[in-house]
Amino acid sequence: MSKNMQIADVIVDVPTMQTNRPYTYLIPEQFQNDLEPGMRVSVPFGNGNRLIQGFITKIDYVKNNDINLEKYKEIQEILDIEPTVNEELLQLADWMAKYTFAFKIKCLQVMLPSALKAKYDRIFKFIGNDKTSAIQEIFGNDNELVESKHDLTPQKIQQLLNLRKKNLVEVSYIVKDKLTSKKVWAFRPILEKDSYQELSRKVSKNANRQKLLLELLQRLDSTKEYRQLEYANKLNLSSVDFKNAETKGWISRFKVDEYRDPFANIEIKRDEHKILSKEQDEAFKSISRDVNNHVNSVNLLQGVTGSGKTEVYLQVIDNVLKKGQTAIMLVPEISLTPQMINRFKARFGSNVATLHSGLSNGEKLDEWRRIEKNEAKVVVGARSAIFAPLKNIGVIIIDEEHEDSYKQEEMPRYDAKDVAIWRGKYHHCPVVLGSATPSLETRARAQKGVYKWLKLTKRINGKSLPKVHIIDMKEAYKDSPSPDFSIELLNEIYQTIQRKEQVVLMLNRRGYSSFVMCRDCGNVVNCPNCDISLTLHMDSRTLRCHYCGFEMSPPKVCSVCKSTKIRYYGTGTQKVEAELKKLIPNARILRMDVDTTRKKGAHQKILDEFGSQKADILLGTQMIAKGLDFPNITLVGVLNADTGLNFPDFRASEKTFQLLTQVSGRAGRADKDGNVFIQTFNPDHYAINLARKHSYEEFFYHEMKMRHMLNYPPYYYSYKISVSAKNEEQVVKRIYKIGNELKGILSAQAQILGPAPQGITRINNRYYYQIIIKYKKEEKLEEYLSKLLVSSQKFERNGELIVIDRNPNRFE
DNA sequence: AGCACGCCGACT
DNA sequence: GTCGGCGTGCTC
Repeated sequence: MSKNMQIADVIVDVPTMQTNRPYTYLIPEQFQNDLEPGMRVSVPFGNGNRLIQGFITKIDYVKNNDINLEKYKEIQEILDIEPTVNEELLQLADWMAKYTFAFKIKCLQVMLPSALKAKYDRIFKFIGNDKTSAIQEIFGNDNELVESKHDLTPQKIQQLLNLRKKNLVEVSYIVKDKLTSKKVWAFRPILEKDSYQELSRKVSKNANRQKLLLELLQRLDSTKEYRQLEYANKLNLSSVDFKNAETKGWISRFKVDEYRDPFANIEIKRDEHKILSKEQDEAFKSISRDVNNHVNSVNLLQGVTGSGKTEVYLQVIDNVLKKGQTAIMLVPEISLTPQMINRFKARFGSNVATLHSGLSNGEKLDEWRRIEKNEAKVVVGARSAIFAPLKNIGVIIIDEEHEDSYKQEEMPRYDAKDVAIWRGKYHHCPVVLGSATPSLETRARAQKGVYKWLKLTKRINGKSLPKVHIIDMKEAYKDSPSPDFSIELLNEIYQTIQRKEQVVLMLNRRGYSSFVMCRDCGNVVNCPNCDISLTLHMDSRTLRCHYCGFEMSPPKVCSVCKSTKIRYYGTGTQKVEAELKKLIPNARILRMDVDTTRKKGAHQKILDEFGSQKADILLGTQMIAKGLDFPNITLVGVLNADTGLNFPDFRASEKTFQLLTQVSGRAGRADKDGNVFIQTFNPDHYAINLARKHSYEEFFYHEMKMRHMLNYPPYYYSYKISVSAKNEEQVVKRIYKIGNELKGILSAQAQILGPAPQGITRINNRYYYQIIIKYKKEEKLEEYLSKLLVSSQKFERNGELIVIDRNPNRFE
């Protein structure tokens, strides 16, 4: 007798061993027809049959005698009632694994809230007859030890594993499902409003609590559910009062999932549509047309700071919601402030779900489930929110699209923009990339007509952009009381504070690795082969090129002006703060950098303090360039515009231009005019000069020329392959082997930079080496890299890590 | 991770 | 001629 039965392809999560191929398992009788692709299961794996988590990707029907089914094991347990990953996300994981050279399991895991990631536990069971003293010491009076409960040291685990070999201990594995969400009491009014009124009159005079509750019930909506705790707190009632009300038949009570969303039931004043300017309206209509017609377009919305991009987003999303569709809005993590989230909640109410690092794992899971259950239709979040399990998406918006935080810097190394475009195709909906200073890649595609190009050229307050002054520090430092401040900037700070207005000072520390510069002429030592500045390595006291490996000792005399005033460069915020206190003793200064913002919420706290005028000066690193929009800021100072420029990377000018433009936009947001002072040793550099003129377009053309000359993106695609290990010799051997193999398969049009040591060659006692590939079209490259990914597994055992990074943010 | 397989040196 | 070291490969 043969009968139909099911088998399933499963992508398994084997610690330290990954493959991109699924494993086939039998679906046991009791689960037949219960399983679907996208569900999580636990399956036995390997010789020890340890249980691990896996995702079902495919289900097949077979006759139980048609093929040799003996080689398959059975699925052990189902971890979901419904698929955790839907069909779309399964396909997306497939594509992502191939595109970013990642293991599929990592792609699936990155899409889900971390609370859904399996935790494994081991149980050690004593199965011998008598405990020796050594065994007694480990087990005590128990016969069973659970790894996560009895804090077992690695030594103890080693002993236990040895005992297993002697058949004295048995080990079993379990997959812990962390899918436990808190339940809380909720209630619903079940009587008519009149009845409550009547009851309220009838209850005895001193039954104050009952009266309070009945008055509340008159106001509530009997079609809605309410959290008991919330109203108990508000009216100073206890749970007993609600329980009594239930027994009297006034309300019904039940338990609901506790959504830990801190904003869930806060009533936020609704925010209304603002009237769009002509430019805004054109952008809105163009995007909405594509929403309505299900056109999968990619749009660059290029708008100067303060031009009202956000209002366009909000109205586009509103239109999407009215059509019964959903929307994703990505913003950089740093701008996901409560104010920003409130703006969305004010417009769309409880339709909004937010996903960001400020939430606990439980809160993230709750938000994720609200999205999955269609309870939230607008998702606002940082990078990983691009995987929000929304159905029927009408628009995907990525604000500040030039930010590099949209690219994940660990496996899977996906770019949220690529994922957005993939999902846009899947849902036949437009994707909007917004920025005042688009990345060259995006802007170039708009130029070529690959993306639609929408422009907002005017500020909505009608004010012109702030006036930017460049200060040549080569001259200014000579007659200044401080090496970090020019007299001009000091005067300006002083006067601004006198007017009771606020100052933002930015210390640009991008690329903290030091460089060497001539104090007299500003010349920085460049690599003879690569036209890029050399980096000072203090460990070896040499200057190195991170592109080609060139190396030299620091010069004693400047090659341009023959001066001997050669300085090693680097400044800190603490030093500047101390100096500022000396120069302007009565100024109230807030410092914002990695040190002062390490604690959770500290970033917001500093901004709040500054916003409520508790300080005159906000001094910080790049992070102050974003997420602050305070009307009283009228002066912005950049202390050292150069450090970013001397960063040995092909994007150095682009990043500097973007940063200067962005920080300049902080000045004069409301009715007051703003001023910007930029101190620099390179007053003639185009990135600085064009930022002064607020001329993104000129910058774009100039930078594109440079990129073209040097065969950099966007003219070429790129890969970075890096190898690291504790043993430098091992790393060098591997990277050269890869380099040689690449030379064998690449065409003459492709270019290889390196192998060369990475910017900071040794980090945490690991040595890093890399190869950059620049190419236009290489037939064999993807196949080679896929193989490299698979083989990288076995090198990992020797502590050798290989990373393949498609379109890396940086080459250094 | 854990186990099998297999090639080479040291040993009964 | 055999035992066992660990480098290598595989896990449905």
